[in-house]
Amino acid sequence: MKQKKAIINKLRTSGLRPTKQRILIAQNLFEREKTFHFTVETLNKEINKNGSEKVSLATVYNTVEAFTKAGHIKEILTSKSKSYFDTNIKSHHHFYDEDSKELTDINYNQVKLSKVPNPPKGKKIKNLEVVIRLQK
Amino acid sequence: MKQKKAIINKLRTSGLRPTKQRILIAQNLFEREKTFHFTVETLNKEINKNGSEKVSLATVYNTVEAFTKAGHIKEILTSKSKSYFDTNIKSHHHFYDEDSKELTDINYNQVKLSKVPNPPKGKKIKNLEVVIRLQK
DNA sequence: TTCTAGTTTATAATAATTCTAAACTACAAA
DNA sequence: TTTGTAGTTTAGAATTATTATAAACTAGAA
Ligand SMILES: [Mn+2]
Ligand SMILES: [Mn+2]
Ligand SMILES: [Zn+2]
Ligand SMILES: [Zn+2]
Repeated sequence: MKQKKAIINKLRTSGLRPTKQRILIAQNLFEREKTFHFTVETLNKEINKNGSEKVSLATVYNTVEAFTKAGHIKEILTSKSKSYFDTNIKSHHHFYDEDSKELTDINYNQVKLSKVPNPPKGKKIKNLEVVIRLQK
Repeated sequence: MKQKKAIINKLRTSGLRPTKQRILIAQNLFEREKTFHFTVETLNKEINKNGSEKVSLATVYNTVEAFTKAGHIKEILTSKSKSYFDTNIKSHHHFYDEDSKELTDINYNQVKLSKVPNPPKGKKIKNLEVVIRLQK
């Protein structure tokens, strides 16, 4: 509620019309204290829980895609069956707890890759973020 | 064809009956010179290409699951839309080419993780295999 | 040879995601 | 202010990898 102007601006400068659905989702995602790791399913529940405005599941999918393309959130490749997203767009690593299916941030400097192979010619490394799988 | 006995034994000692379907798939997977990275789709094509014996897709799925549980192949978490498997069951890293969707092995000692965070209490690290995404 | 648990198979079901096309809306321009 | 239109939302259908179902088949112990 506090920085609605800023959010509208964020949307506009990404070429996204500030519709009430996008503003609602953006507020939910970007006005948090802590990093939020989510799936479309969890975000959809979150958005539609307090009976007020209903946002369709299709719109949640569309918005998550639009925000990802705009670089406001990023996708974490973790699970084979479901896509995970992250409001922390800085390069960083994760623990993934396979029991609870929860992601936790690891600071980038908490993992040190002291040796990395050269990519095949003609290709470059897109990213080097590590997901460390946890179990009991 | 050469070590059919060995393959039958491998199946038996895993508690898997050596059916003709499993033997065929095991021969295809385990009598290769080089590591094979595959999806169920590619393996199914491979198995069913030379008109001889037909193996149903359901059986390919069942067999891949059985071989994974037995530890004869392992799953690589790479793509969100499709499961990848690997005949190289040693701990090792991969390049994943997002254009061609191909996996390439990286020797375990080609990547050095000199600093790794401690897992949260009560949890342990299941594995530490890195997938390095490539792009043009 | 017989019996049965294990296996194969066609097919249906599931579930995340994407597509479609009609209704709606932000907003630039008149 | 009104209008025109491209962009957006939406319900529902389609897609696609995978898993479940249940009937027919078979390996192999007895
Ligand atoms: Mn999917
Ligand atoms: Mn799936
Ligand atoms: Zn994160
Ligand atoms: Zn490999």
